[in-house]
Amino acid sequence: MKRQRKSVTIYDVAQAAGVSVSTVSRVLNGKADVSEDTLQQVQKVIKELGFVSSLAARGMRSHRTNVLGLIMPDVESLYSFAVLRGVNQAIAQLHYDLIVYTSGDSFHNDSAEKEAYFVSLLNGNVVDGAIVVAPVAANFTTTAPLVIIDPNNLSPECPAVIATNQVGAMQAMQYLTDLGHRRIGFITGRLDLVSANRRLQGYKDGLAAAGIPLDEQLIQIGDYSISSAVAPTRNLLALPDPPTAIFASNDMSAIGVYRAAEEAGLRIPEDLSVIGFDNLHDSVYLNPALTTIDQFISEMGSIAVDMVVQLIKGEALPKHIHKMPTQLVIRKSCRPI
Amino acid sequence: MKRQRKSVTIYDVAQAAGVSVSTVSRVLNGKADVSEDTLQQVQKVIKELGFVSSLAARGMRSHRTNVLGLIMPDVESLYSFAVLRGVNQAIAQLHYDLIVYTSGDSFHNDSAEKEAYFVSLLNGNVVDGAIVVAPVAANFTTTAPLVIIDPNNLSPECPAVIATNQVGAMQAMQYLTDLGHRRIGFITGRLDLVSANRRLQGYKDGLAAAGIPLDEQLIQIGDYSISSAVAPTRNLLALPDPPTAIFASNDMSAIGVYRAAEEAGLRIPEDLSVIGFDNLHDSVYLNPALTTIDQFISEMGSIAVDMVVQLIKGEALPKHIHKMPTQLVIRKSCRPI
DNA sequence: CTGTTAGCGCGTTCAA
DNA sequence: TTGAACGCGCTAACAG
Repeated sequence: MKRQRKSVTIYDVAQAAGVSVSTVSRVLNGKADVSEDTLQQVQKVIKELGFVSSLAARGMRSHRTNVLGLIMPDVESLYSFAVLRGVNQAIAQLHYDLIVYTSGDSFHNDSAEKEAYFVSLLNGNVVDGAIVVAPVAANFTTTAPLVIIDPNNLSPECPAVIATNQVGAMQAMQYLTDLGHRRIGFITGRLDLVSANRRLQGYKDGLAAAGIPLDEQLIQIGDYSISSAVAPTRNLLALPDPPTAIFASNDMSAIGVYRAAEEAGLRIPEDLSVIGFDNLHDSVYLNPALTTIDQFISEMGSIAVDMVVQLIKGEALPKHIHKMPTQLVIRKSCRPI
Repeated sequence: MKRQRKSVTIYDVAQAAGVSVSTVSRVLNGKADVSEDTLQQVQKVIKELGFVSSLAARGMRSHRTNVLGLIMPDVESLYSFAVLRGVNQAIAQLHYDLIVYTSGDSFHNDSAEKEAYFVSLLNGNVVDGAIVVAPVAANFTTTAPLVIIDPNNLSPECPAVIATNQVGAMQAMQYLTDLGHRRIGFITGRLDLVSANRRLQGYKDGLAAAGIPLDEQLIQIGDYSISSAVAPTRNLLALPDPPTAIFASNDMSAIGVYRAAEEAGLRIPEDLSVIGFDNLHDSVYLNPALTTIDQFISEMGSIAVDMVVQLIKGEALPKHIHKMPTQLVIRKSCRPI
């Protein structure tokens, strides 16, 4: 690892190789019209000088950087992590590089500041396109193509990859009712987000499909976090006629349910069945392993990458909105009644 | 979310406001020598046009971007995730933005390609400085300040934040021997990495400190992954005089130990004590919760940020190498013999 | 096949 | 206090 005073430019290379800058540029960009001799010579000099073209200058000039941006509200959650993994995998296949952008923690910057921030990224010719993970506010003007993952409104004006939250929740409910459960508790997610409301709807629809009347007492408010699920679970368990199963709006909440159940001396699944939603990396490590709905978060990331790349190439998108199917993953946290 | 045909430049703003580009530039950079009237006027136009200065152009001109780079070998592991979290937190406090750079998966690009890739980031005036997470090869020439996290050699020529692997391993061993364990199995990490060797050394030193002779049979080779620890654990448990405790080189390996133990019908900690290393996000969700050595991975990220920022400001570093202390975190996977 | 030249969008002199 | 002109490092015409 050496440091040098000044970065070597294309001009330095041209001079050292005894050619013009444009020739060097051609070599750099793999144009065909360069003689074998000069090619060799220039490449040799480039290696010797350790020259690498400036991303900024190149981007500014050619309006093309081969870099994709990923804008996320945070990098704290395993959800973000899953998206990152999927995006990264897709990026690796294509000839693109990845820049992950987050504006620090969400409570520090106000949203106006954030907005300007993202726009500067997109309009700054540093990325060719970007993937935005909701719930980042995404109502700004941009020149680069954008794809939103899990947008926070039902009919986004922008290409998006969305989870089929309601259907997924119904799958969970069907599994539970097929197992014979009739008293099923539900812990909601952050109700300011669409996903949480859709899952709640799926819960209700699942109940209806099984011919079970809705009992409002069985619906408790959470916010997708572990801790937010503990008290709701206690409430549920304290009911005169407590549920035999609890459907947590996401895997994190399910962990909270596990905790509250352990605290109450209940065994899972013997005394209480638990089902989650997300199928995060972690859920398999839980004891007992969590039965959950896989919403293929990483795949959503990969698909979003494919979509922006198509947009960048100027191709038309086969479908503006990609709906990601969900799948029930049966593990060990539920049992028949 | 609107798209506009062409990005609005400083020139457009100047024209619309009836001033020159340099005046707009002054407003943008908060220079004092602008009259109140023009200031107001220009700011109004900027807002109306939704103008944001181009990152690329600005960076190219001023050689300052207020963006930090984080270069990671992968974004798959929870280790990377922990670093990312720490870096992000530190970034949020300072007036810097973060760009996370990874070159896709590691087996796709050869290392030369990677190297060029990283250098282009650093010399491309897109970041002011960078943090490199080993084991990325970091022997390249760069103009921007660099700090390495967990470098893969003992005396890095570059500022670095390093974990005290050997001491941490000794802490684990002392805890185990204090608990009365004499037969302690060890599962190594990836022995091509320095960290794994240091932890192995700590294991041996811990044995020596407790006056326990080294039994080579008790040392099994792993590679830091979950699956790599399963077979070694089986070997250990199949020994004529099996260990009463297993020290896994990292938390992932410890999960492998859990699996193999469950498979063998052994309860943790009743039949087998297990201790890990890292204190990853996950270890607390394991059942039983994993006793481990916290090496403060996120904090390493934060400190690295502080270091690069100082370097960028041209300040001297109080210490070239920051050694991160480790701490024993006692949970529920070990018990006295 | 190769060199010359004109900007890309911005910050920064230097005059006015 | 403001504006004109130059150059950052590079690519893309256009000549030769």
